[in-house]
Amino acid sequence: MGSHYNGESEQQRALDCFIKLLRATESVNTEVHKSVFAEGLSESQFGILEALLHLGTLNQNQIAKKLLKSGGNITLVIDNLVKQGLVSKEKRSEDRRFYWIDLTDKGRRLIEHLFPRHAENITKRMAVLSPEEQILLGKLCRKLGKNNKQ
Amino acid sequence: MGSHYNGESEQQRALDCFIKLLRATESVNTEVHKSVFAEGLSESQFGILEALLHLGTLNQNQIAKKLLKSGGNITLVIDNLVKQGLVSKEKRSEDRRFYWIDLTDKGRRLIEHLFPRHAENITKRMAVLSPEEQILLGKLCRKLGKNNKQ
DNA sequence: ATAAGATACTTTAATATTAAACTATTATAT
DNA sequence: ATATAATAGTTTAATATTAAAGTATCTTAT
Repeated sequence: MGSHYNGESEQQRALDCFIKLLRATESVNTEVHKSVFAEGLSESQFGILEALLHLGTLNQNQIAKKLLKSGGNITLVIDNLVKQGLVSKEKRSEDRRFYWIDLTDKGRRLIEHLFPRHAENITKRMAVLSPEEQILLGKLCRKLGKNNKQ
Repeated sequence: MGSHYNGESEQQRALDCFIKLLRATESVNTEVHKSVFAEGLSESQFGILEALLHLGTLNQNQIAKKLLKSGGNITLVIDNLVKQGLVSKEKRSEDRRFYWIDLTDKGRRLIEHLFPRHAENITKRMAVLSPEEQILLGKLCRKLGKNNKQ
């Protein structure tokens, strides 16, 4: 059992864990968003409406950072939400570089209707794991998610 | 501490675990594919080359199922790989509904060069977790990934 | 005061992704 | 035999996504 064997075994374990992580996340995420898709919203559109509901008025830069997406992407998704009458986009006099994005009444009604159902979907799906397992999974993900390159 | 409180607490735990899972997966996946992007390949293109390397000649339907993507998507990504001269696409006489996809010499050289580096990247990144933690994470993901709707 | 740099957003070009409607080919039921 | 169904792949229209190059606005250094 030399170092070569151990190296291969370590790699096998890492690849196996990695692929399971990808597949599980993909599966849960797709299933959880079904009720969102059924309402004609994309995952990105829903993400922006949700951020506006919980954080209030935001500019596009804040939204891009919150959702970890590029600025160009946010421009497009916001414009599609504006076309659907779900959010408003306006420049204010303070600093004319910013656009301020907010929910319209229609957008607020929609996300207030959708979010509780979404949270329930997540809760039901995660209930495959016990409370302790969920806490453990969260801790492992937090450790893994930390970007510790030196 | 009535059932309402417990319901909220259960939901909080589930949402917290869910968001950590999404973020960690996104972070690891993006970082791990950096050397792939640096070679001018997309994640999907790399996925197809990898499948062909490990499984041999496949038709588009098999590739779609393996990568959990739609048929239309596979048509496009394969055509882009054909344009780059990395895979071949041919109909055979047996059943003329199928296109058979295989690595070209150029494609094989590329993926044989890239895959070991990719596996190393995954191994390095997953090494944030101990071997035991990786095994545990894999088990939790496997349990979670199972689509048990009744 | 003004030039240089930073910040916010847009546009473009390329790839990805899906659903739905489509064509072509093969299998099956009568 | 032939109509019907199933299977493999394509096309289209819509949305997403990024990087890179561009515009507009504000801040800072001199």
